[in-house]
Amino acid sequence: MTQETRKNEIINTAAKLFKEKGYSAVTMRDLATAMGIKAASLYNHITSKQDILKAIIITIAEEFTAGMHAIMNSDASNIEKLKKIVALHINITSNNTNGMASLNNDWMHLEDQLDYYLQLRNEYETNFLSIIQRGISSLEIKANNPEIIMFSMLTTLRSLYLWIPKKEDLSANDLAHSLSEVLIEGINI
Amino acid sequence: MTQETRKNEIINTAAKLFKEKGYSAVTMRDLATAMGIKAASLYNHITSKQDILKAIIITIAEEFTAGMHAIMNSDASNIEKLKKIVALHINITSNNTNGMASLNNDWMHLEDQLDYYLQLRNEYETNFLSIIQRGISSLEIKANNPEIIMFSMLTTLRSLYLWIPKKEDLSANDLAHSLSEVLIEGINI
DNA sequence: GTCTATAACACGATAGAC
DNA sequence: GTCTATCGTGTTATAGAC
Repeated sequence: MTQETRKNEIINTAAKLFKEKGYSAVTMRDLATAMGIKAASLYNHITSKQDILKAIIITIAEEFTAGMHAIMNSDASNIEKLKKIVALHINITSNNTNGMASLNNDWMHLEDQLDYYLQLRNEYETNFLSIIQRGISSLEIKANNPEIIMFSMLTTLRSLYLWIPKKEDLSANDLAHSLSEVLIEGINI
Repeated sequence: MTQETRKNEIINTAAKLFKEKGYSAVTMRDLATAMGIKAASLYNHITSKQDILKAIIITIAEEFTAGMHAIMNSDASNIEKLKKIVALHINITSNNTNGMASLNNDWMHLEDQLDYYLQLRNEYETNFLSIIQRGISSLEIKANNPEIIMFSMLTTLRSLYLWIPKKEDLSANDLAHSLSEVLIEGINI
C-alpha cells in the first residue's frame, strides 16, 4: 500500500514550499510550477490545498502521539523517558524536516482537523509535563518550575527542523546524545 | 516625537493579527475591521501592508542589536553575559509579545529590508556564539558543542512570545531567574 | 494525467467626495 | 480622517478536450 506515488510527490513538494514561505503564501501555481505541471493538473491527485496541509500535519502529529504512548508505557526511569522524547523528536524531524515546519507554523490554517490537532498536541504536552513532575517527585530532576523545564525542552525540540538540515554531518545518534547532554544532564541532580 | 498615535495603533493591531494567522493570511480588510474602519482608510496612515511588517520587525531587530552590543561591551563574565541575554529577550518580548511573533515567523516576507534583517540576525548569532566559546575557553561553561548550546538557548528564548502571555502571574524578574537556572546553571561547571 | 479556458471571488491599492 | 466605488490582478477550483 502507499503506492500513490504522485500524490506523495505533491505533498512532499508542498511541504518544502510551505517551509520556505508558509501555507498562505504558497499558491497552487507555485506548487504546480515546482512539480513541472499546470495548477489544474494537481486536482487529479488531491482534492484541495487544505487536504495537502491536513495530510502533512495530521500524519506527523499522530506519529508523535504513538511515540509518546510507547514511552509512557515503557518502564524506563523518568530521565530515560526524557531522553527517549529527545530521540523521538530527532527521528521524526530527520525523516520529515519540511513537514515539521508546517506542523509548527501552519497548524492554525487547518480547518476541519484543527480541533483534532489541538487535542493531540494538548495530550502530548500533558504527558510530557507528567514525566517531568514524576521525575521531580522521585528526585531524578532538580525541583525547578516543571512548566519552565517543559517549555525550554519542547521549544528546542520543536525547532529542530531549522537546525538538522544545516548539520547533516552530525548523525541522529550523536545529535540525540549531545542534545540530551545539554537539555537533560543540566537538570539532573 | 512618536506622536503619530493612529499609525502606531494600526501597527499594534496588525502585529496582533499577524501573530494569530501570519502576515500572508491577514488581509487589509481584516486589519481595517479590527480597527473599526474601512480598508481604504488605512492608507491615510500607512503606505502599504509591507510597510507595516517592516515597522514591526526592524524596530525589534534593532532593539536586539543594541542590547547585544551593550552586553558585549560590558565587562561581565561570560556566564553573566548569557544571563543578561536571557533578561534581554524577556524584556523585549514582554514589551512586544505580538511583534515577536512576526519577527520569528514572518521575516521572510520582508521585501526591501530582508537583507538588512538577515545581516542583523547573523551578527546577533555570531556574538552569541562567541560568548559561549569564550565561556568554554575560560572554563565557565562545560565543553559541549557550542552550536548546540546556542541553538538550544536561542530557540527557547525566541519562543518566549508563545509562553509569556500565558504566565502573566510570573514577573519578568522571576522568569529571568528561573529560566536562567534551567538554561545556564545546567551548563555551568 | 495533463492541458486550455474560465468561473467566481478575494486581494492590495487608488481616486475622489465629504 | 473616513467613506464609497472601483481598478487591475491573483486566488482556488472546475469543465471539458486530448
